[in-house]
Amino acid sequence: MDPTVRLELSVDRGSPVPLYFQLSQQLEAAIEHGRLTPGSLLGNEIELAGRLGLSRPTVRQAIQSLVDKGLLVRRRGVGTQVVHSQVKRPLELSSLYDDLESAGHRPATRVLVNTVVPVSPEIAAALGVAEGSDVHRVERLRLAHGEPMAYMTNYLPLGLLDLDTRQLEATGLYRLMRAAGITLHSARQTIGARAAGATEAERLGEERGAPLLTMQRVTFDDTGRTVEFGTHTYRPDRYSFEFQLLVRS
Amino acid sequence: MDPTVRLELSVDRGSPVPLYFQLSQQLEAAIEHGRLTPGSLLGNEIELAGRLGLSRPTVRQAIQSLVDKGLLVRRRGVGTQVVHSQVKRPLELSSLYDDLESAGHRPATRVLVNTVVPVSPEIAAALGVAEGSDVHRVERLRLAHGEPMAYMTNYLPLGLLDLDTRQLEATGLYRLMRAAGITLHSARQTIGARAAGATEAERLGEERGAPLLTMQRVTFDDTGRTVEFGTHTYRPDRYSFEFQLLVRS
DNA sequence: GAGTGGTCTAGACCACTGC
DNA sequence: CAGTGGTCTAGACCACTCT
Repeated sequence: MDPTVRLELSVDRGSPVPLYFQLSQQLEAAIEHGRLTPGSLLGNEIELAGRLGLSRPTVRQAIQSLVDKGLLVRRRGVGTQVVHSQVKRPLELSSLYDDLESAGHRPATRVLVNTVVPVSPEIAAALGVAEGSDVHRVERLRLAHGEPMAYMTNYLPLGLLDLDTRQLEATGLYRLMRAAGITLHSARQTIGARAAGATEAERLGEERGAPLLTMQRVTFDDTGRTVEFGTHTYRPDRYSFEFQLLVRS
Repeated sequence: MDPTVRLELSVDRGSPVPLYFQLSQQLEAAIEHGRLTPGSLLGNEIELAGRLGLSRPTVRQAIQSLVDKGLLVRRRGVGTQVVHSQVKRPLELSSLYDDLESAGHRPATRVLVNTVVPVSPEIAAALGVAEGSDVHRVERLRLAHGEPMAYMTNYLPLGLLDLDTRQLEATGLYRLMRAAGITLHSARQTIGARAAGATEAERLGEERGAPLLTMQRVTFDDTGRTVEFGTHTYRPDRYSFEFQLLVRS
């Protein structure tokens, strides 16, 4: 009647991969593949440390990272358990392109505008650049299965990034930024809805007045620079936002 | 030319509050009140530990919690800096009621349905209960400034919670669940849009065909139980989802 | 080379849970 | 009461960044 699971775990001290990370990856894989079933107890930290030849703080660090991901729950006096919840995917700062690709949708992008323009006061405020200065302006139509799905307008400060139209059509904006050495840190998003105007209806192959899903986003890198402002519209019959939230404890 | 900030920090060893938590709260308050300005360096961990009479791991634990919140950035060989970004509010598992209240909107709730019904197959699957079993069904209209803003239908397993109509009108569902000793853990959300049907248009004081913002949510507690399934519609001219995402590193 | 954070150890005591 | 996680210490060595 002991629900504690005995897993085969091992660490490689010759590897440059941190020991706690090796352990957390093995535990995550065991959960993923069902070798650690929901509700099962992990075995206490001291015994686990002894079995692996690690110190307790190292084992705790591994476990803590999975608690932060929402995969495990710790209870004082009880133990550490695998969470039951059906879906494990956490909320990430992801791009539409990545979302579509991982869903197997073969996204395509049509770059309609790729230019440098003087900013409007609103965009200047959002990007944190001086009014009247120049910024990149990119407008893209995203298609899935050949059908228009999203119309995206983005503004970026000059000098951060080469915005090559061919690259923009081959991948997503976030991927280009990461490839340019920008470390993304956080983004502020607003998701809403409105009726389509005549122009935006036509862009997405919709009727005027049709409901559109909208998203505005400002993205920051880890130095605090604003690296991107975007305002996107989606056809709600073809796209919705889906994510998992964790409670901050 | 030293950008390192010298803060007045202290810890109380007699307090039951953990030392790392005392420190992280003081640092967070210092950032909040501008005593630690964006971009400023925090001073190295060893010196900080010595100054406070703490060990380095304890200081690291305090700093790490703020890094996880997105307030600080660590760079090896450089130091720990306060992030620049304008908005600091992180994404939380929040309730509409709390959102409105903190925005000063004086939310009101009208409970239209509060009953127990046999579940449909779809709801049974979402809630993880047996088909044909009974569940709570609650329908609420949320108003702000006396105007309808959201129409919310929620299903809850029996036995978790007393669903008193008066309490439901006085506060939010999440708050009632927490008060009942349920520890919320995570939620899976889908946000989309669609045109209003005749019935839902009338509920929200809209025209048929008007764009609606929609949200479906399944909420889990820390034992893995599904504690709630909800499907909500919002008037997009009166509500939108706003949140900050952090990159998972 | 000097200084920073990243990782790791081998202990310790406490608070809470369940029997 | 025994067993669990929560917190804390005082060191150590390494990898990386900047000058």
